[in-house]
Amino acid sequence: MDDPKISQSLFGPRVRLAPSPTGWFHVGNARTGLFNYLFARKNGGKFILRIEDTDKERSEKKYEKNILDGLKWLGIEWDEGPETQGSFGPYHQSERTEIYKKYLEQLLKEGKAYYCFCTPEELEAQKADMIARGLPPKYSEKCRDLPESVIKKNLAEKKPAVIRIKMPNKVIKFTDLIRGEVEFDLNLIGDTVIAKSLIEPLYNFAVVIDDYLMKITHVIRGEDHISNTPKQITIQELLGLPMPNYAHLPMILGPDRSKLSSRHGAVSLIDYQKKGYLPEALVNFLAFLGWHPIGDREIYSMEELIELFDLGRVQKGGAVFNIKRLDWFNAQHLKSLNTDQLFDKIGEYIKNFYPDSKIIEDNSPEYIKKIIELEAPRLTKLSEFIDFSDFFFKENLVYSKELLKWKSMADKEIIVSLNDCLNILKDISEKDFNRINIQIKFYNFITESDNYQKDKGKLLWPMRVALSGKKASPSPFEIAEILGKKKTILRIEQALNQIKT
RNA sequence: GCCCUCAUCGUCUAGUGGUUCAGGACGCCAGAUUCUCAUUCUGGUAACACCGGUUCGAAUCCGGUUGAGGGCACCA
Repeated sequence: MDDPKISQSLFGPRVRLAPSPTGWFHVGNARTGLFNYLFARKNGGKFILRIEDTDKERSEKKYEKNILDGLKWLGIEWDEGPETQGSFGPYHQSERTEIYKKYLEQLLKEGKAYYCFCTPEELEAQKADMIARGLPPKYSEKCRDLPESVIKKNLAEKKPAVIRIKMPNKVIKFTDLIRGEVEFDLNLIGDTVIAKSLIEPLYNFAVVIDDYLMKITHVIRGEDHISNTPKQITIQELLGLPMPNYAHLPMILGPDRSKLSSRHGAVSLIDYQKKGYLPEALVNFLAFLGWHPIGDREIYSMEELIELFDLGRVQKGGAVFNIKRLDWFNAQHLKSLNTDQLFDKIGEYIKNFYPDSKIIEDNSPEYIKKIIELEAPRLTKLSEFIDFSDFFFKENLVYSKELLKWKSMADKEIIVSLNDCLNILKDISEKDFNRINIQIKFYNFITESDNYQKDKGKLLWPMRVALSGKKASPSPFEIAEILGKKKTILRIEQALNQIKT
């Protein structure tokens, strides 16, 4: 058995993320993973990814892939785990049953654990009774001291059995790196089931063995695990294993302040990718959910977060997941991208989620980049690019003619206005057809007209709608430049036709 | 019911006994720029759950109350 102090100096802190593939990898797990990762990187340690799939019924491969994909997408890399080489594998608990079996047998042999033959119905009735009497629900310890002969006989008869540990009567104390001293009275817990059989260990048992064998020094997990900690410490004590450091992160809550779950809407990380969020924005946002560095700055890259991360500054109370704030983080990270970077991101996004779209194939990169440049300040999510800029890629726009009307303009006025636009535009040469020139020509025209001078909207609104088909868009001059003279004129003529019919 | 944990603006948070009638950010509202939307800029809104105690002095320390969350599996 290695001295834990030696292993620590050899490896630095070793943290582990131990998700179970029983559901989609959601933001709560992602944040736990992120904090583990930040802590390990900050302190020069190792980050181990272990798949907790002791429950064969509920664990599925597709969920496991979802976990791996989500982590990769966020840029969280594990030093050891699935898909990597390492000396502490296998990294699936389902492949470690032989290892657990050894420890289970040891506990049984030493009389620290025992077979229990009580039926689930029996247990259920006991529990209900204890709650009714205002007592903490606790196993009766009926099978604790069964004679050897009875155990042998029951086992031989293949009577259903589970393995329980003998919980000592004492108070377990441990120091949580975030919360400080935490105490639990084991009297209230009772003899916990640690395995369904020698080859079917349960979570609380398996993690203890794994944390030990993988030389884990820091266990950073959600607060929902805090009440599992005394059970795990007891198992460590029974086996004579060292205790790692524990840190329990505050919960991520939904708007109703209950634990974030699927009923709060999108929870899978991949859903956020689909919605057009940037991984770096999600990382930034998640890092700030329950943690805050010194100072007022809010936008950070992963590298900077690693540099700044400090478990001591983790919040104790739960944090509500606020999508508006995520949107802001996303917009900020989007703004830090230049046009080429945005072009790549948008291209990739369309390829992934709109495989039928031909926008990228059918247009030159230069054309798309011009549009991106124009729409960039309006973008909160990548997905919005498609909605905002569709009119650049369509031959014919569909909009109601009512939209062409600025305030209370009559149809006649709109026709006059659009014809004025046409005349100005036709006067500009192909070569000079850029936003600056167009704007100068229009503003000159407006200065000469009392009607338009009073309200520029009478001239510019119908034009902009004719070009975009939208009530909200970039300025008509900018659109005109990108569309080019021919298309610009065509669209205004189309608007005229529409209003006349 | 029992156990554990937590408690500053609507939300994320700064604050570890005095320089804070509490700072930043999101949101919201108003204004400037503007044909629209967005960006940008300026301003505003809004909090120490409550009650006691310790102290010259408390958001900060202690006790209680209340509230919230989590756990109480042959799930993880």
